[in-house]
Amino acid sequence: MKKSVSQRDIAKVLGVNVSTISRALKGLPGVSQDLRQKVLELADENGYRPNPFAMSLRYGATRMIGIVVPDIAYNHYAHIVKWIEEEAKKNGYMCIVTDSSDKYKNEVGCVKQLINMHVEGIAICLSQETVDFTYLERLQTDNIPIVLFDRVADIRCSTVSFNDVESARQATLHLIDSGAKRIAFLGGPNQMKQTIDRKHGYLEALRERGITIRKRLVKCGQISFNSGLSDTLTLLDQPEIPGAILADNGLLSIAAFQAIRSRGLRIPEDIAIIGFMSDWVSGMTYPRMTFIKQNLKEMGQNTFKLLMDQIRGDLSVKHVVVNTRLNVRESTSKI
Amino acid sequence: MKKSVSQRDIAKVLGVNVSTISRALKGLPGVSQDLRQKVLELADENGYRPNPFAMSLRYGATRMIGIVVPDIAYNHYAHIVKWIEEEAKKNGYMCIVTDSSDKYKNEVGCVKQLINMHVEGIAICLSQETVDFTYLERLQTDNIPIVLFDRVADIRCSTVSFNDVESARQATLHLIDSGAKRIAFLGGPNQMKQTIDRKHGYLEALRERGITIRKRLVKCGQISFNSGLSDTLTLLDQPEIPGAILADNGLLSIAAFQAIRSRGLRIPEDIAIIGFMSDWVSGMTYPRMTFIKQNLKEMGQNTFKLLMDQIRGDLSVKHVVVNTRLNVRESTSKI
DNA sequence: TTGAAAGCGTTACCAT
DNA sequence: ATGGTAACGCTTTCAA
Repeated sequence: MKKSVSQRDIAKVLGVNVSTISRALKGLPGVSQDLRQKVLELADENGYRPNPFAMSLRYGATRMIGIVVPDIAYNHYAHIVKWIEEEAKKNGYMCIVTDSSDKYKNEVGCVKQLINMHVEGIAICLSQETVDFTYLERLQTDNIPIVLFDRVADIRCSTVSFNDVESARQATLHLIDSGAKRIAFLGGPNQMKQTIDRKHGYLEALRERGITIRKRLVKCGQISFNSGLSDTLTLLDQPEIPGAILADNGLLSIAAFQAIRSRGLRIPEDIAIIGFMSDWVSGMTYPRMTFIKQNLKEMGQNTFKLLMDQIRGDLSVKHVVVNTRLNVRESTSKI
Repeated sequence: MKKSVSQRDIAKVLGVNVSTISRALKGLPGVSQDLRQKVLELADENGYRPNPFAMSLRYGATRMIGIVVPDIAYNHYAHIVKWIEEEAKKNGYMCIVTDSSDKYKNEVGCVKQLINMHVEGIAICLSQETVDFTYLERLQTDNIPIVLFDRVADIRCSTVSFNDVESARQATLHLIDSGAKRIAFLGGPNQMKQTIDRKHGYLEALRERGITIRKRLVKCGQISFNSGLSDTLTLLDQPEIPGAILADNGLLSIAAFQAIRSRGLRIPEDIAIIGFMSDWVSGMTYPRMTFIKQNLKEMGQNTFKLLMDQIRGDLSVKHVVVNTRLNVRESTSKI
């Protein structure tokens, strides 16, 4: 790669001092019209670009933030990342996106790598394995701005999350009101706050309507297609199959959908189904899925905002909750 | 953000010179066992991290590459990016991913931004609007390593693409052999090499089997859901509807699928359909889509490899073609 | 209006 | 074994 032209290079050509070039380029006073003109022309012709590394070094600000997601290739995270990036770009920041493959060990590695890059802050969506948050607390101690988003945790840290309890409650109520009696919950790992909250909302709705809670109808495994598939099949193998399923996640929703279909059962006649997922995916199945629509743009924007607050020196811990909306389609309408 | 500890800081504490610290940290000879021990301990305790910006400045190598994609939130690109990143990480490189929103103007902006960041090379998937490649040729002139991937162009530049002509040909032959006579091609913009190539393969197959080519059956619009929807509806509004559709793209495939369904037509009985798409999406529709499976991992890995070749000084132009495979499912099996 | 020099973090070279 | 210094690109302060 060709070494790019520096202020020094321009200075040499013009036979003046670098500091003069700097002033000329920055539009600062103290340069003659003539000289400034020549400097700008030369800079343009030779494709002069300020070296951000020199700037970073000088100012100690890298204008970069880091993002850690469980799977960048997954629709949901890709969208959130896109919105964070858009917001960052508007504010003159670049993003370095890293992918933990939903593994705790990688997650720690990603964060370490980002710290090494001297990013000014990190937005993290936790892996489904993560239960030990000490590495995050250490970052806090070092005053490194951190925001947890989507999959958060109950630690002293700014977060942006969806209103998981309430949206699961609403979804469950909708299932009950559509006539379902035995409603199953298909969730992620039992230690994930997101799953806990959604399960909580589900149970609350059952209690509210006086429906008996059955442990056999609550399946909390891994967030993976295969886990969702086998858990759903287990549900379908019970003597009395559930009349509806609430899936904690897009992946699990699709897995459940396909498991149901593989058994030749009809949706929604035999089993209704609701999932937390994107409109794009929900519109793809047939019948189309009733789903909990999450505002990914708002999540991305708030995540960046909270990060910037901290970068700008406001170290208070903030929690933003993004609202969701139940979109009713054909996977739950019995009539 | 707390200023991170530098070699100078350690040197001050220990009352020795920075250069000694540097040697100790790098494991170079010329430091007493005792001192080295103390330096390493101190560095660890205080969370010393080498400053990559200082290194970049010194060596002129930023260990960063840039990626430009039309839409990072779209499955296909997200996957390729993931593989490029994985490969980059293995080689000690970080990626800066930018999103052109499939607009030419943004694409140029993304590239400029990456150049400003002094990335060592750029991998670009062109926007569907891009017809003017002069900005790329300028980069070439400046010896900035560039690789085009997925959506490439006929310019003097290394590329990684799928075997678009042949895979479209195979897909069309499959449709013909399944009994379809009137086969439509639903594609992207007419000036995109990828679309041109796929259309070419389609036409070749028709000629091979002696099937009349009908212009009305070739629809090349935008790569967007809405464009695919309306183009498909136009096809369905013709006096004699097509017996099969080959869709140039995942988005268009889904759009076509939904358009067909919205008219109450059966797949594959009334119309068969094949698309270029991912297994994940193809398995989601009902009936499941016959699709052209593209090896995204191979594309990502090759893209990084070709970029590294150039970064390492091998400036020869290389073209890698990644093979595809037709996966037959229920959207085309008439029996 | 322009020049000179220091400093940001690191390393390589030369001197001690 | 250790110290001193220049260099990377840029800005800033002070001096001319």
